[in-house]
Amino acid sequence: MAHDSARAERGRGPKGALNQARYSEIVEAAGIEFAEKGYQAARIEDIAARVGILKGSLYYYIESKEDLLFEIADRGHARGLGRVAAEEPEVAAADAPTRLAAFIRRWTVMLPRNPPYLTVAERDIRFLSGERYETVMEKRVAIHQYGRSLIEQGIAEGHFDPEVDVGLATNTLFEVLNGTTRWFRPRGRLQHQDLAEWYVSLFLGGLGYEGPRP
Amino acid sequence: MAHDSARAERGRGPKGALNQARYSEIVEAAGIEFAEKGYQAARIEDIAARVGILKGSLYYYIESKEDLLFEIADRGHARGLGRVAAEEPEVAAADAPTRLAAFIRRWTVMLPRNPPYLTVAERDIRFLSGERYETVMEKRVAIHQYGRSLIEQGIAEGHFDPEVDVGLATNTLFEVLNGTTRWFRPRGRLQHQDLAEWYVSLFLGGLGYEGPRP
Amino acid sequence: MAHDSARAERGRGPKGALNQARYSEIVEAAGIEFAEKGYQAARIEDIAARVGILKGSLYYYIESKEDLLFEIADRGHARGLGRVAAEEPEVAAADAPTRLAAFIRRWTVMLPRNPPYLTVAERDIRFLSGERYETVMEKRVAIHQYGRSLIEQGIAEGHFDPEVDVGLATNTLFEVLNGTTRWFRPRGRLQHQDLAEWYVSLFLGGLGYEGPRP
Amino acid sequence: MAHDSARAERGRGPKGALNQARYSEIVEAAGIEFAEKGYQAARIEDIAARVGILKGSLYYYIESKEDLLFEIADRGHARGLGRVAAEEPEVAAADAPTRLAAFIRRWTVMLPRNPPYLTVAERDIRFLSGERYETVMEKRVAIHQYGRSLIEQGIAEGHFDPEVDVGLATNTLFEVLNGTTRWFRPRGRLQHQDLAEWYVSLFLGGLGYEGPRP
DNA sequence: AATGAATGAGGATTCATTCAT
DNA sequence: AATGAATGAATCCTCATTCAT
Repeated sequence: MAHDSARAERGRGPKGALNQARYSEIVEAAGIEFAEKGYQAARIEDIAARVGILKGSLYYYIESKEDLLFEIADRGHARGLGRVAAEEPEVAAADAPTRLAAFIRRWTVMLPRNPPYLTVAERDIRFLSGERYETVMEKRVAIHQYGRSLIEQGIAEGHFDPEVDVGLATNTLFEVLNGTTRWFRPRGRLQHQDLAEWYVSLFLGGLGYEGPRP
Repeated sequence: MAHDSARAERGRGPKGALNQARYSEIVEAAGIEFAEKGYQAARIEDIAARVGILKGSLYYYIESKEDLLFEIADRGHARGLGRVAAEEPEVAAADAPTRLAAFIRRWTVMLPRNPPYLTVAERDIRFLSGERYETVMEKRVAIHQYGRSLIEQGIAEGHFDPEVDVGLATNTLFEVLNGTTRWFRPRGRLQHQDLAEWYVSLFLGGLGYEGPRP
Repeated sequence: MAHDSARAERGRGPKGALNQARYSEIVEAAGIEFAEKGYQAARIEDIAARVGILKGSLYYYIESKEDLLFEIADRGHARGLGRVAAEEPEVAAADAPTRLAAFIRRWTVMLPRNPPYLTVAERDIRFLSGERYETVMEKRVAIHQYGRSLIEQGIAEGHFDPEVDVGLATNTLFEVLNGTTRWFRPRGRLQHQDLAEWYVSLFLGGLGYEGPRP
Repeated sequence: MAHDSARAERGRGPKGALNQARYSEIVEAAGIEFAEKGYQAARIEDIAARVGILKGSLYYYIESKEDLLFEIADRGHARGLGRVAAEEPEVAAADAPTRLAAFIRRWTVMLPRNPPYLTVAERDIRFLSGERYETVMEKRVAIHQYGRSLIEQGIAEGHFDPEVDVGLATNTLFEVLNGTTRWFRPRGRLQHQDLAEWYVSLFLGGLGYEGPRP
């Protein structure tokens, strides 16, 4: 009985309340494979092998390859939304440069913790079909919206150049932040924090902010 | 028979001295398909259909799907190198902010003329095998090298913030420039020139330049 | 361990002396699924779900999917033989038209009590392997033999048209009787009894019987 | 160009105007395999092998296994409709017994010419999805309608027993006619014509017709 | 130059079956 | 008795590639 309903929910996540740990392992493995080879080129067989099971066994946990893509893209975006929401109260009350800098730092430092998610989310999202694409895009829009609001606030405060097109700036901001995973590999003393500081300079300076770095 | 020798002659480009116009049509079609669907997901059959021939016929012009990818990626990068080299003498003699601004403008305005090339070049380049990957990467390195030299010059001149890590800045510069094709669609009064001006502000400001916009 | 010996004991029926009620539930569920989707298309998982257990658990009761098919086909035919044997003494002593009419009625009225069995038995019997196929066919032959003997008796008595090929007539008789389950669904005032009367008319009339309907 | 549109017609029949002979060979092979093993159990590979090509090559002619099922079921029913329409003018003007007898003969004699089609059409039609199922069912309904009209005419003329339920009789008629392919194999002197005569007797007699056999 | 036809190596997915717990 | 997890063989389908004409 308990199963019947669980099985019927052909929705998201592992079927029923199955071994969550194993399911997470699988999603993680898929994330790595997708990131390395791209969604299409990645083989179910390799994902399974990474977890130490056979490809057939994977289908105990998922219904299709696309399930994995969705899970990854959705988790990635959910984590992004989490970063947005993680703004501390005193920061939320601060001026736009402070808030933007804090956001850039929060976001950049999040990257190394789930590198595959964003690469995949950005590049392969279009292979999601219909409804699922929308689900992910909604989260993405919400995230963008937050970035945009910071820039608008800065312009309203007189901290940022009013000539700047807010849409262009927002898009560029996220292109830069998320594009990071495409090329940045920490090496030597250059860590994500350093990257974060550079991004802070780039955008505050680029937006015409002239005060002290927050 | 006649082909066989012609084929053997060149590992690259159209086999023998075949109809160049048709070959270009094919590469263009491939560019569009690759850009839309990604290299792996794009089908030879659809590329052929775009040109109005059958997939079998395509192999009169190419030896493998990868040929098309290489051609596109290589052309894209060659065009990029062309932009680098297109620096006018008086600009070449100017200070770094001026040269960087000019370069950003030259590059950004080039984008709409061959949209697919860069998307493909950036995203799918890793599907090139060995030698060809190197060939393309060489061009890419040369382009990056040019960008890097501008930033270094700016720092040396005291125009740019010496704290900036040149490598990070260069990578970000090209991420931003080339990432454009992933999201920017000219709409209404917002054209590539506007984008170029925003990028100029972003980088000059972001690098700490405080003079008048060149 | 305890099972292993129990299992080995019997090639057929529930393994060992297991819960018979549950076993019957399973066979019934299988009957429905096989009838609806056909033996091949039916899934062990769905059969299990119908009983409220998981597919793995089914194997506590059976050794293979074919076991279920055999059980169903065999039960169906056993029940058929039962109908044959259920001829009342006074009918057995009567003339062929009377006996045939009685048989048709007995058989037709049996159908609604176990609809899936015959559909499955007829259509999917060929998926039984070797020995089991023979076991079922023996029963079938015995049933056919009975039908055939009635027709032969009728011809000998001069009640049925002697021109009729007995084999054709027998086959047609059972095709008609068993084919019923493929299309007949009682609706409104039309019940299996009505069907039985029509079949009686059809065969008595079709065999050339001209006396009063028995 | 010519192809583009042909390819786009993802409808019925071979893609475009391809080698019709080969396509027919394939459909025929599929008919045999489906009839022998059932739609589900039949393997694309075996169908291909029967034609002497590899399974992959089959997909040059079809889009999916179901295409073959549809083609077979549809052809079978189309042929059936053809038999209906093949009523000669003088027969069409005759009384119901004459027309029914003629139809039974026409139909029965058609069977050996395409044995697989009907077996498959009857048994596996339910595996057709949606629209295609409807397409075939429409033809089937038209055929049944014709049979029904003959029986109704006979009752109206006073030739057939008015007590008979027309629906039951019609269904039985087609069950018998089409069920033939499930069991009848011509042997010795027993041919389809003999079968036809038996069926004529069965139904004329069974419907209560008492005149001379037409 | 182009086509029609075929190839064959994958790759995703399904599902009966097994088995330790 | 039943479960959860895994297996692995089978099967459909895709598609880059080949080649005689």
